[in-house]
Amino acid sequence: MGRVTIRDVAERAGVSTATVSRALSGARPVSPSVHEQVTRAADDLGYSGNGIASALRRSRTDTVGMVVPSIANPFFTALVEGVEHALQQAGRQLFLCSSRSDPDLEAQRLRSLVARQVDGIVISPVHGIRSLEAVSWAAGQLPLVQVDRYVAGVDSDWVGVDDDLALQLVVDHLADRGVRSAAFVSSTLTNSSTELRVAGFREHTARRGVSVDQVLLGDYSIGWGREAMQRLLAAGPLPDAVACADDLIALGVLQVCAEAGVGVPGDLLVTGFDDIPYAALSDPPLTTVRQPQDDIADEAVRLLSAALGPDRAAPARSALAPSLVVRASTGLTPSG
Amino acid sequence: MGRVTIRDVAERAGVSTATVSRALSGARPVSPSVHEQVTRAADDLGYSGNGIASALRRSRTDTVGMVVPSIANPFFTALVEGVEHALQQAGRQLFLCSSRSDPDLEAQRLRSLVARQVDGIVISPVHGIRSLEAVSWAAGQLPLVQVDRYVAGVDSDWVGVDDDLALQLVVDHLADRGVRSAAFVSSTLTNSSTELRVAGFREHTARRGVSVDQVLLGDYSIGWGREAMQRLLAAGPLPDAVACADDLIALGVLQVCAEAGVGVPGDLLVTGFDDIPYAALSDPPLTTVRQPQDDIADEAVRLLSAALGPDRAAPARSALAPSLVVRASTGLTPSG
DNA sequence: CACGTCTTGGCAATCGATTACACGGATGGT
DNA sequence: ACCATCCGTGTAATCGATTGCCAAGACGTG
Repeated sequence: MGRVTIRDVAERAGVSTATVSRALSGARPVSPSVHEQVTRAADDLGYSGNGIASALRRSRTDTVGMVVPSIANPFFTALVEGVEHALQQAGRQLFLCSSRSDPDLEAQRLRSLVARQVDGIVISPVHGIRSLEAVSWAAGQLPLVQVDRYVAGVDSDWVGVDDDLALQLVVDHLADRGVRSAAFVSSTLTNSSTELRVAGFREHTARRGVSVDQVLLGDYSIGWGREAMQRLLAAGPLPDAVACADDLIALGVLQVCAEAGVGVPGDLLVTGFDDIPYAALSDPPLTTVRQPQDDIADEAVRLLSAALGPDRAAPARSALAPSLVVRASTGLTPSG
Repeated sequence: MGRVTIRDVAERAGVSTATVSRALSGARPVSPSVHEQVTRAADDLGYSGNGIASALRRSRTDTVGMVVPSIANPFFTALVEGVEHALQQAGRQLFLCSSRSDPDLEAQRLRSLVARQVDGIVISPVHGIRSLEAVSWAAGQLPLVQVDRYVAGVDSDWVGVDDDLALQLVVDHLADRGVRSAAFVSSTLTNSSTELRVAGFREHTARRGVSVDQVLLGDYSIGWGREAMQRLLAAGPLPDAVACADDLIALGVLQVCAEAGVGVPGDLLVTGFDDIPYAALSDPPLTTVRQPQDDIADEAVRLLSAALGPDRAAPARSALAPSLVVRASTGLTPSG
């Protein structure tokens, strides 16, 4: 097994371990002939180094941890891919954890990441209040960037989408389509995004004179979307539109509409949030808010890299602008 | 920052570092009073240990690496979640990497994981031939389990689905529906799954007297599904059915059918493979092969744990049985 | 009381790579 | 020809936790 150490390489090359280290890492120049000998010896032995020992000595792992509520949600999947890509450019590796939307599990993951000496952490916290303790603690230990959602009161950077603007786009679009009443289906999680989306929905519907039928809170899943729509059906006359706090919920809503014979967009308009790849494939295709995921990922890594540097700047908060993607679920006629 | 070491704790508790280590890890019993003092000191200082130093000394990281071709593909997402869950039960953490279907990137990830001293690796290799060198090397360094796909010639365990049985289910189902000709849309990747699926398609269509219209090879993506269907449309009269090597391809195919006015299942039957969550949500819902992902994940972790033990058994290969999920895309009438 | 056993805790070596410091030899300037 | 630099290399300390070995005390037994 992988038991060849720098000492073996040094011996075979006839030099000291210091020289091997320098030849392979380039930390300081070595003579060409020695460099040649060392690399050959390393190749011959199949030396691959011991990252653990290296990390211990340098007190850097070139690794960042990322904690997301769910890997299965395509929005986070895209975010993760973006972050991994950006990190790779910077020569770092990603340590991915799922908190499964559970604050306790999230706290455990954070402890584990800190114990493993990651250089920094990117997190999309589960809960606005119950995540506070663990996230602040972690932020005190090492550089930390919150993405998408954030918990208030943590001294850290944040990057995400402008949720208020997003809801403005949605509500204006619905109102322009003649919607007079609307329901909102969201999550019970009291985190920033969720709350800002609900608040934005209320604010902009009020502004446009759209009456708020119901606000239903569950979780970010297809299953909850189904259940919410069933409740709306059971509750009596439907509103003109159902806006959803993410695409998974909206897909569940659409599914139940299809099963119940509710025509979309004929009888009801439906909107989502995130623009996951499957939003374009549903029946009907879903009008939704597109998040600039790659930009969010890039910015998160940029902020983290900055935080890894020597000087600590004041926490940055960047809210990137979303855009509205209009599809058939709000009345665009099926293209022929 | 997190600079409190075991020495600080020892000092504060008035004992040696050895005692602190033993009190906190429970490696050997300590007297109740000392245990109390140590835990209190650790709490007071917010000690969280240095996993790197610990890993170096114990030469175990309690971490396993996983390399998948894509995080965005829901099939792998589900597999990753399953593996993470199973590992967590065993007190280990997951180091996730995406190879982006690129053998070179895959090799780099494997080197990196080995250098980081993960205890073992779970990999779904990209390519049947071009992944061989890196995967064999890694398998020589530490315990390794292949999942879903495998490269032949590597001395390692494998766990995945019985692809031949899967295609038998699909072809029998189509033939039972009266299909006389069919096309197959798959990937150019010459890995085990892909090849076994194509081979299974040819074998079972032959057995059932279904003529093979075309076999189109691209990659596992919605985009390729779209392109393949466009080619079929351009090529002339459509076959009775299009079978796809994964659900993403099938979703792309369905999308183009909808755009082109091809009725599914009226004019054409379509099947997928994997049963990702979105397969039930498409228009029409997709008939597909369900993979027992959680079982695959559990089995992979079980095999890895076994391989981490002292004695090395012969490489195991377990092919789990898939099942067919029949939905509207092969003629089930829309439920009313 | 003497001796063996068991428990608890400390000392110091150890894991493998990095790097501060030192040293010898070559080079260049005056 | 002499001294100051500079370059390449080696020696050994270091990162922080774990653990083999040993010693001191507690306890039990004959």
